[in-house]
Amino acid sequence: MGTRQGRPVGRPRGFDVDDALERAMLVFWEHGYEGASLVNLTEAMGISTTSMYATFGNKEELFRKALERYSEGPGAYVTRALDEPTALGVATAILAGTVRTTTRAARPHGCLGVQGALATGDTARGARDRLAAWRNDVYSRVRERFQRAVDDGDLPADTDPAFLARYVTTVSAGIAVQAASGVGSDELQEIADVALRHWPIH
Amino acid sequence: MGTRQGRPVGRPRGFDVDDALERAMLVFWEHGYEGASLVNLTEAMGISTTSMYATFGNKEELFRKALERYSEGPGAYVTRALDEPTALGVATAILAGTVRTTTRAARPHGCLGVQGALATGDTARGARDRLAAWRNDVYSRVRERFQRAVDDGDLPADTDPAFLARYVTTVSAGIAVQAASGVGSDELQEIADVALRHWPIH
DNA sequence: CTTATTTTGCATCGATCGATGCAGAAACGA
DNA sequence: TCGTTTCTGCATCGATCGATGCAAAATAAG
Repeated sequence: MGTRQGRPVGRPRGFDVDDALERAMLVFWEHGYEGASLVNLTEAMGISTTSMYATFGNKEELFRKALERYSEGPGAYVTRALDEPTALGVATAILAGTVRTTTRAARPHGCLGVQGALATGDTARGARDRLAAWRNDVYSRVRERFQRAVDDGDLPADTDPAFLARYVTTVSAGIAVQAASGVGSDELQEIADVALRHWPIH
Repeated sequence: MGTRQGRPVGRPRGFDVDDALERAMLVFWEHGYEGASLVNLTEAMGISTTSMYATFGNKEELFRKALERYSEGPGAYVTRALDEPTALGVATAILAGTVRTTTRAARPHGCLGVQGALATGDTARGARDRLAAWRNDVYSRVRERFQRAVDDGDLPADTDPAFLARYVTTVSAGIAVQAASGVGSDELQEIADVALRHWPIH
């Protein structure tokens, strides 16, 4: 092979792509897709619009990549939660993760997957649909995990995994809205606790 | 007194203010504050921008009045629910009202109070803060109603009315998000049912 | 009929929106 | 050094944003 790996041809980038994407994610998280202007984004990213378009494509693509980064960063608690040994552990971890992630002092309050683009104009339809699909993906993964718990006998045989997953994601979304409104983590963790007190819900 | 009541001086309006406000409310409900442009709004209202500004002030004032109308129309279930004789009746009516209002086929899905302006840019900060205050007002009224239930012996003396109100409004907000994502009323009503199955929550 | 008052239609404002064209700068291999 | 490739800085694009100025139109009062 030979000259694989190593600096690519051409002028090297003057900024770190991951850093810039992280900052863009924070802007989308705080202001939503429509509320985040290119000026907001590029100033936070520390780059020009030219560099942004050359690197990320356009605003919607930037949002898509920022959402990916959110899933792998602040939203990674979802995937980790699915590895909990019991269905109750999964539900508990998801709600605790939601509370923690939506109320961190140093981060925007709320959940990017909820407040990023809930109701939008026509130009933001792509971002809105993408976010709805993102939420549905979380729901589906939780549902499949609960189905496995039923199959394994961890949950009673008459449990409806879809309903249980809808319940958990609904409480999670509610917590995210409350966090966006400024409600604190202690109060929201109590909500999470009581929502699972009579688990398995049926 | 004499000539009170009767047509006001000047050229009469060529449109019905209530009709126009209703239509504006529907546009804000569907697209959110930022996603609803003046063109969207005035076309739906059937009037010119000149008439809109002369009658309602500006976009933010129009939103304020549309939110008022929402409270007295689709959102009136909250006030009605507070008149239920028991705390459980109040909670049940609020969640059932949320499900019904956020999933009507002929109306935008979701809740204007949630998706109208959850995360916004700087120019929509007024609308966002107003909506947060609106949600907080609902919470406060439910909390006061539950406090009364404690005082009356309808709820156990050791019940925390604030916590109970936060629980109900959190589930309500979660339902609103799910409805905005397209989840149907039957499934959401089941969520509402199970959320209150072990009432009073503690 | 005249005057006062209010609304409407039309044109348009400056600002901001997302997005590009282009030339120069900075790296590469030959 | 040269040619190639890629990225950056600057200027700017057309479209849309929310918002107004102004004169004609439509009513009531005198």
